[in-house]
Amino acid sequence: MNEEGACQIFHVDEEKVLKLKEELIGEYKALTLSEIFKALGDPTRVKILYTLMENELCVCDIATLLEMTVSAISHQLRLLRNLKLVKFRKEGKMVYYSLDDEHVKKLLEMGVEHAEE
Amino acid sequence: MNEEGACQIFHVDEEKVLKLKEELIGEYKALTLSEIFKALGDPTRVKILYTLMENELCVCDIATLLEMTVSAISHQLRLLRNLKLVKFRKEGKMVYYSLDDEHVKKLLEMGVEHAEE
DNA sequence: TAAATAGTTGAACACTTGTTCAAGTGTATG
DNA sequence: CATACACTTGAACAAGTGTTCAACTATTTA
Repeated sequence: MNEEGACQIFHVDEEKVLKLKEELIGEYKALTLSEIFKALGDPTRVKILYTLMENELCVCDIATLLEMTVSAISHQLRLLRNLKLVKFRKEGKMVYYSLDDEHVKKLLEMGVEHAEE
Repeated sequence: MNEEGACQIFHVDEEKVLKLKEELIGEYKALTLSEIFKALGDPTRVKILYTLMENELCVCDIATLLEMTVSAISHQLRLLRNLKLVKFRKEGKMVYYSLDDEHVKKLLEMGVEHAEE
């Protein structure tokens, strides 16, 4: 009697199973959450966001600072934009980027905390 | 007069350049930080960590709950272990996993906050 | 001691991702 | 109007990732 190939000890505790199944994170929520973290899960994007923590910068400025091509930075900024991690403002030819909200900043700071322990 | 192919407006403001270059996040720090976020940047791992937020569970329990193979879960747990996001405790044949510290929990909660806004 | 159980591991595979390159916007300048 | 500039975009490609499968270890049970 062992459905799903589950371990035996587990199925003895039916109450535990039901409780955990209910508390389980939904498929969509898990996906949304992972997409946000995935966006922070690349060195280039971490550098971009870190640079934008205290300053509003144009694409070219970021590219120069990180010693990367404008194209590469632009691609990454689009990804960050789509996830509402950064916002932008146009001024003539220039496009100025900045962090979209305080959550991003806090997430980065919290990541540093974990890394430094 | 335009080194590195940088935009023209930028190089006018020398003070700004120097200040930002100094504040720039280091290569190693950016990599470490991105590795932590990358670990959280996968739906399966988000589900695993979410499940472990309130409970200590064995590999088989997690696999059953998430309806995935024990092998797949074990592979992901190793990754999370290496990054000190989860810890484990052996008890006979069983291996019980739990979150390694409060930072992980806070990171997840903060991610949810951003996702829900 | 043999079989069953819980978990780990390495190789293989399809799939995803980050950068580059070339071509394309749109705005300002001569 | 033509050129230069700031930036965006799509295609292409190498490098990386997540799951499966089969083989493995270690502990318990018959």
